[in-house]
Amino acid sequence: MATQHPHPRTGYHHGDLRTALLKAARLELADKGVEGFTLRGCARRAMVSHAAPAHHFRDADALLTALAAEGFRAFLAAMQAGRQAQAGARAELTGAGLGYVRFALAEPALFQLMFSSSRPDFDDPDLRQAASAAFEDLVANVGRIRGDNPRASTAGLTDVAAAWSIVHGLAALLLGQRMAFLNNLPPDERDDVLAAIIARTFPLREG
Amino acid sequence: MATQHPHPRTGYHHGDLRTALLKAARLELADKGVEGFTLRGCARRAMVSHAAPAHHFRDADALLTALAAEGFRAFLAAMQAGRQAQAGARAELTGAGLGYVRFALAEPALFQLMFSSSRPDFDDPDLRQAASAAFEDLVANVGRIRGDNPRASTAGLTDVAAAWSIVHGLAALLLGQRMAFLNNLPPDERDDVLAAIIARTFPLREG
DNA sequence: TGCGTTGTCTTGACAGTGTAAAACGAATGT
DNA sequence: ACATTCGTTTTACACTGTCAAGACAACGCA
Repeated sequence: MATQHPHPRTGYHHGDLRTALLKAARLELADKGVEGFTLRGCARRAMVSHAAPAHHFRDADALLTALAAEGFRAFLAAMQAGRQAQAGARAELTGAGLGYVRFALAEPALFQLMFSSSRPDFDDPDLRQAASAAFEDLVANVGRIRGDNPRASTAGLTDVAAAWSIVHGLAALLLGQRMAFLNNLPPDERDDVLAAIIARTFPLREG
Repeated sequence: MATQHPHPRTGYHHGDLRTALLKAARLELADKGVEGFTLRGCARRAMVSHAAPAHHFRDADALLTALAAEGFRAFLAAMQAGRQAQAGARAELTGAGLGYVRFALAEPALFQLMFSSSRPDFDDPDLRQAASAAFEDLVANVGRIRGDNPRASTAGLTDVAAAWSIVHGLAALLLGQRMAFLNNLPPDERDDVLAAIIARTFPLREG
């Protein structure tokens, strides 16, 4: 048999194959992309048989769902990091936006899984919660500029939609390499342009 | 060339299998989605053997590439239709933006193929040309507002990036059903909100 | 007309995939 | 010590994309 026996020593695999699979899946996703992602590939990376994952994840989509949930948590952290590097409501919003874009560029496949794949199951409570938490952060950032709860008014919701859209659009288009002049900018200069674009969402309505 | 009649009972199965396959592929894409798209499924829809497509498209990705190119042409038409329903540079831009979003909502799988799949080959001349044409239209719309060629300055390019980003972000997020309050609006009211958001890209700099 | 060539399609095969069922062995409880 | 349970492997099946051989229609040219 060509396939060498997975595991060196005694006992069950790691004791925790589930997290080992998640780790393997993150690698698989990062270098094969969403469309090249393979459950069997994950199993190989974790050095277990191709059917081993079944015990921990109902099917391939369930593994991707768990991965997407992890992704949203990292995504939220990236936005928070971007925000905390700034001071003042407006600067904080653009900081969070930069975090958003940086995350997308750093983990393109994960970002694609989270935002433009139909494979993750958004009815899954964990994923739903993780995605909502990220959204909450965005709403809170907008609320800090508006000085109210954006949910309370159509104008508030419109602000949220505008801010989210522009940042998401930037991220998606940068990922698709379809804005050459932006993709080719040196990172720091690029960030300046991005910040300028993001800032536009709130045309000097108030300080 | 001899068989131009639609249904030659005898002879080759189709007079023009290539276009029949493209048509089949459009259906396959629309109801299976990018991630469920299958070359064999297309062949079945066209009622030919599973290997027949190989003569007309190098592989599955080549078929998707041709489909994406068709998509970009329809996409451009949708933007132009949206623009021509309006008068004045600003209204035209938001009209085109509405066309952009409407296209995405009308053909979600195609839109996903065009903007967030790695399967189409953007080095293909036809696809490249079709995608560029759509981009040109956008630049022209922005140029009409600015009264210059946006390519000539960083400010112009930034305007283009901002306009494109916000509209693309809106489309992508609406597709992902992740802005419930927008998704649940009645279409006409939704369009008003979208127009308001799109209009923000150009904060009252000039009429 | 006949014949060779080309182009179109079918058949069959292969490796790879996801997933279900069954077999097997380690870990655990009593 | 034994039975049970749980984690994993093995086996199997239907499906995919693609390749290699054919069968056969259409065309060019005698």
